[in-house]
Amino acid sequence: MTGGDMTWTASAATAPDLACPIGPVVDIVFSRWTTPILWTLHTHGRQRFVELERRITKITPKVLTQRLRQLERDGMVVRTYHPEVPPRVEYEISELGRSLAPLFAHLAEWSATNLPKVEQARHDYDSEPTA
Amino acid sequence: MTGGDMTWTASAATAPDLACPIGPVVDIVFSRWTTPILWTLHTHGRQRFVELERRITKITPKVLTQRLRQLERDGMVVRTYHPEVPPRVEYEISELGRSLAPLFAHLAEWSATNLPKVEQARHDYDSEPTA
DNA sequence: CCGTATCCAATGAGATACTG
DNA sequence: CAGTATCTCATTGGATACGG
Repeated sequence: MTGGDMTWTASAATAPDLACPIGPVVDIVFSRWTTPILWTLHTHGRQRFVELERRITKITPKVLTQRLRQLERDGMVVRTYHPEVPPRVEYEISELGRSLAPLFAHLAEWSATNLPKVEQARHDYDSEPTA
Repeated sequence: MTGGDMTWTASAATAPDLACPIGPVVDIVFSRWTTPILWTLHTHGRQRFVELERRITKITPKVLTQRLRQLERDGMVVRTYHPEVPPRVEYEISELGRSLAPLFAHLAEWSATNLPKVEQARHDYDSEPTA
């Protein structure tokens, strides 16, 4: 290119202090563990803490709590506490969180067609004769 | 919901070991500093190391090199070395990298309409009476 | 069950100085 | 110019144990 099509330049003018208008969203949506959590909440609906813990492999309760609190604060997840014995807490994705659905689908689609290319590129790069 | 619409369930069945099919792509595309770099390369076209360094505020040469190498290895960026004195190196986004354009546009769009809601949610959460 | 508290290891990233 | 080398620090995250 060098000057041709500008497809994602749309809101580039709104750049605040960084040269990247999508920086904030990335921090919110693609922080560590947030995508698996949102994905699980979306595909399995409202569920309890342990269910999430069991479905998201290898996450510790500490980290799960931290991320859920952050997601709740950002309005992506709704936490419902039932004062019983034993206590019961349920998490569900919010309207705002659900608005990410098309975006995630888009991402999954890109992944399906282009992830192999990335892996191919990696292989090619790694097997270069130490140029 | 609890069982209603499933919009991004499409490839959920392909879950490998994690409960999230977009995990790998997130690591590739939304790692730290990669979005500003890709964005800058896309909007300003082919450019040299220093130009990138100057445009992406507050990034150090060490980190910039690391991320560029990773992006090059993943096939998202093409590095061209001109053996001159002083040396000249140019970076440009690849075809594969350019294929992210619609996705980034989508993200920017989501951001424009929903980021205010996130900030509102944060404000609401923070000003709750320590329930 | 649903977390919290504490300690600790690993990774990421800034500062600074230096080279072909 | 285009990095590399070293050092240090801050943040994340894992392991473990415990509490309401």
